[in-house]
Amino acid sequence: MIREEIKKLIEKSIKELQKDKKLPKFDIPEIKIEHPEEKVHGDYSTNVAMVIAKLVRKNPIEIAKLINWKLEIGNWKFLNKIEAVEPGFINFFLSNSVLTKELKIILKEKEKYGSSKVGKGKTVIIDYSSPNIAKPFGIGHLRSTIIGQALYNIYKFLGWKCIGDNHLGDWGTQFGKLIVAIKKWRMKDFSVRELENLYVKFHKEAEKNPKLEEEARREFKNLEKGEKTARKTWKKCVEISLKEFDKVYKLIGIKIDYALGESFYQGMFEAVVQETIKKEIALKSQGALVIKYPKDKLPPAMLLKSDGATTYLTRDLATVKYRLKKWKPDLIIYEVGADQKLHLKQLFEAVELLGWAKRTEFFHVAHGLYRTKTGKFSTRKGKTIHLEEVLKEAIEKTREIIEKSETGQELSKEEKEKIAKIVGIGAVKYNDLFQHYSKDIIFDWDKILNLKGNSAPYLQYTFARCQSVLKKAKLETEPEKVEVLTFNKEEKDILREIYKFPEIVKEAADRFSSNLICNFIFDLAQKYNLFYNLHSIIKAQPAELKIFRLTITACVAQVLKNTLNLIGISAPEKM
RNA sequence: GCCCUCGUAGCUUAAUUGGAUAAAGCAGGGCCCUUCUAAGGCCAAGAGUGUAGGUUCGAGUCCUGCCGAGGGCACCA
Repeated sequence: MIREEIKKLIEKSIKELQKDKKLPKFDIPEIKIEHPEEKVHGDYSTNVAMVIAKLVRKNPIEIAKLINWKLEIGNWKFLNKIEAVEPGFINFFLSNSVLTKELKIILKEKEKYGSSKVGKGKTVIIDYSSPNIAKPFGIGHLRSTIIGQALYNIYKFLGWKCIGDNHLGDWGTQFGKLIVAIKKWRMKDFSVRELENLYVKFHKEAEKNPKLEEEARREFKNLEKGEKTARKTWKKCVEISLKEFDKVYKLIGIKIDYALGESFYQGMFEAVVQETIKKEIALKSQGALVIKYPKDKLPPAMLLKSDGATTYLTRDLATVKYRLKKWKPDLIIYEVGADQKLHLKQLFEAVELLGWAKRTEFFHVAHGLYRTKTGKFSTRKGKTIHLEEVLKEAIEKTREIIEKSETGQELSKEEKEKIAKIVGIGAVKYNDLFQHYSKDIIFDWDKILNLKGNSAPYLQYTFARCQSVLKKAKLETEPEKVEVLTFNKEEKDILREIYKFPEIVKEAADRFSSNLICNFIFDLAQKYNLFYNLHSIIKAQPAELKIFRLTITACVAQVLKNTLNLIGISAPEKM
């Protein structure tokens, strides 16, 4: 990778300068290389000179010039120019030949372009989606599902062994509540919708009659003890819900390796509890068993309720134990809402206290929550928006646009239907991915159904446009034939962007940020569309120029496709 | 009350985790299909980053106070 080579060059130059006594002895600081925002500052730039200047108390620009001088007498075929500028940056300009070479690499590696083997031998478990049984699949769970899946794809692309686990909320007092409700209101047969209504009704009643909560806890306790009717009702709820979830997953094209769920760990709760007592991490408090953190670093966390029933901490601890043993992961990513920050902190800290995690890193991708303009969605109060409803609306709106669009006229009925589906769903997904995960999203029908500008349809459209051009050109792009070494501004802008893709993928993984990939690809698509509007491709003369422009088109299409793949959005040939 | 996030154009967000002139999209205004997909492109207008200080060669990014929004704080998950 070019970035690494530049880094090595700089390091070498500094060492040589130290040897020549032009620079005093010091430990070479971490060399940060970035892409300058302004094109006039080159393709890469570093601030080492300024960092060193601080270290040795000298003028930054002088140090920069010194390093620059050393660099310039070095050997660097891939660069066109190196410069040292105020206040002390060193800028690197890539040569045209290295930019063209990247196109050849893209055409050669195709769907593998951007992938790498840096994760080889490493395992990551990604805990995502994790809807609660007996509740409908709300818009809130979409974030975890979509972002989690994108992270899964990204890590896999980088050579990691990935294990996706859908940690279903299929155990807990909520079932006690349902069992009470089902008994009380004599339900025999029910759907997920009705279960949701029951849940809401229960909470409404419980406000007037607090005894219901107690009853629910008793029922959950019964369930944990294995009482027959409780067990039967629970099972039924789980089955109905799973069926419903499968429908949703299928619709949005999500496949999760495992769906073990909280109930899977039932047999392990006792052992976990015993271990915490033995290691003197947990103690009795007001009849319950809680973990007290040293120096009150964190608030105490409950392991067992006063009636002896488990809590979600018990279940999460058991889950960690199981995962560590079964998969020996290097990293576990929890793609879970920000409202669980404290809980997961408590969990990670408990794991630390138990001494389980010797070599495993834990990370909580605490995504912001969907909110209404007035507040939070609440299942308890029945204030939710169902995902299916959102998807249906999105597909419907897409249909309307297809009917009105120019390109839509040439499509068959089946094609239109297919496109409406992938574009509509893509738009909803992209809405979750393009902004940083930590931000709350205010639910707004207009925004989530946005089909232009920075959106999935824009990218999909650009891809379809490339495909259309390539098809009409009736010419295979052959990497060897690309010999053009002078570019116009728009061509160069594309070339100066496209090679960043492999770097972006790595960064997205490091920072758990799918939005970086979205930023990158939107930028690239914009640059391509500008180029497309200004320059003729198929009619370009001479022949080499035509081939060159077609190659750019093929490369942009390839990178668009690879990116959309990573974020789980389909790339249509036509739209 | 305590703890944790977040405050950037009218709206929704970027900003390579301390770098160079804060970047886009949407909405609104003007323009571009006798050329390959106009779900596209161009131009103009629009903020100095909630607020007051501080650290730094350099702050949207770090520190402190204040204001505002959201989340969490033992028997929901």
